[in-house]
Amino acid sequence: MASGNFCAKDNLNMSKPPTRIQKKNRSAILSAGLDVFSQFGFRGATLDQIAEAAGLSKPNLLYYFPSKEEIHQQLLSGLLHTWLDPLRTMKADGDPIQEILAYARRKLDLSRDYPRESRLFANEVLQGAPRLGESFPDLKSLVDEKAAVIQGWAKVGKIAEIDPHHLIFLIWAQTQHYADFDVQVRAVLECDDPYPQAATFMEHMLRRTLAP
Amino acid sequence: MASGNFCAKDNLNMSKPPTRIQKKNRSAILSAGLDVFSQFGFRGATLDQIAEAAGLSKPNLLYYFPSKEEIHQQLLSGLLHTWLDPLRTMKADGDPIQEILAYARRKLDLSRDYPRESRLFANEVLQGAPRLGESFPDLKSLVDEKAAVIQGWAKVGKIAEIDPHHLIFLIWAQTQHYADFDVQVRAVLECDDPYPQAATFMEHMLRRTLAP
DNA sequence: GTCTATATCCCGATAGAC
DNA sequence: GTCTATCGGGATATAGAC
Repeated sequence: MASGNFCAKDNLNMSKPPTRIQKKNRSAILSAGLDVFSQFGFRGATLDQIAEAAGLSKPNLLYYFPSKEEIHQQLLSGLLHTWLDPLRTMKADGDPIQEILAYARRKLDLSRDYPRESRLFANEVLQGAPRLGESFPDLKSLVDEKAAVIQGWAKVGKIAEIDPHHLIFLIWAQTQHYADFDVQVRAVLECDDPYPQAATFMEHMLRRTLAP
Repeated sequence: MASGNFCAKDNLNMSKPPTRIQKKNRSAILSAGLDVFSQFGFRGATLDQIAEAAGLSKPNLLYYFPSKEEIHQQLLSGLLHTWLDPLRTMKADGDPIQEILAYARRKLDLSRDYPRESRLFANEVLQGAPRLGESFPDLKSLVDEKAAVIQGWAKVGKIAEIDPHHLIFLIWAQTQHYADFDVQVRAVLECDDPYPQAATFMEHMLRRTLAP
């Protein structure tokens, strides 16, 4: 995650592959950008912050990426795909309850393991998704497809008759909450790792909600 | 909501009450600030945007508020209190399921009626709550108090034995999702008003989750 | 590849006329 | 109370030495 394709301006002619140091610096910049963009949003982030977090000077940073916009775009581009992967993995021919539980569990693991990515996404959507809006049709078609699968399970009595879209929203909301509102969760719980309890609670909630 | 106390610099001597035009301009600024801060976060917002949205010149805006920080602080100050009001209203001596359902319903109404406030809060927490962190102890004590009430209901078998803190997080996450991720919800549903369906779904989910 | 220096623009805030 | 004009600082990005 967060390691996009190499396409720096000095390499437009595609003459050379990236060296080890180039790879290292580019990934350091992307990681630093993820830190800063996910906390402050696009406009609130500054190249000085990103450069300092990456351990580079600002001009040197702009040697690897042509602009602030490009760093942000690079981070976003792979994000939606990764974010939807757990949903894509949900299969119509599995056991319905187990499939949905496994999906929710994968999504919660994503929040635990990639909280910065979750917050980057949250920031983007909060701002009206100006740089992600074009990807929403793809999002909708996948969600509609999986919602149809869930509705099919409901029709044949495998699970309760619930609105599949709002079930998906529920899983998104609950799992992402632990990454996006991390400071609030920790302030309330005074707990190092809320995820084990969160997983147990979510499983209870989903089993009850889905039972035929 | 969003109408704080009058305290402009020209009135430090407390000699005069605010005139009608002062009230009108101050509330226009706060509303415009809510629009802009909730979308871009503190650092991403600019006074030019706020001034234009309020229909004032920038110096004129700064006649009413001494600084950008002050506008933001004014907006935040009343927010946490309002945001926790639905939880505060939950009473230990009511019917447990009805009390929790009513709480969740009030919280969902808040998302529907005050989406900008929800996004302002989300932005603040996403950024690590730098201007709200001092209020977190109050938040924790209220949540702990109500969590104890819920746990009491569970102990005597009125509701299922669930983790009360994570139940509260679930209600926060699900209700706020519809305000904070509004553009995504609308992109997926292609629907003018998702709230009626959301309320129905949430009631189903909570009744199932809470049933003893 | 990396640096110093700088161009250019925008932001928050102020001065002062009216 | 509201405006035009502007200051000082900080932002993105570039130039050019090494």
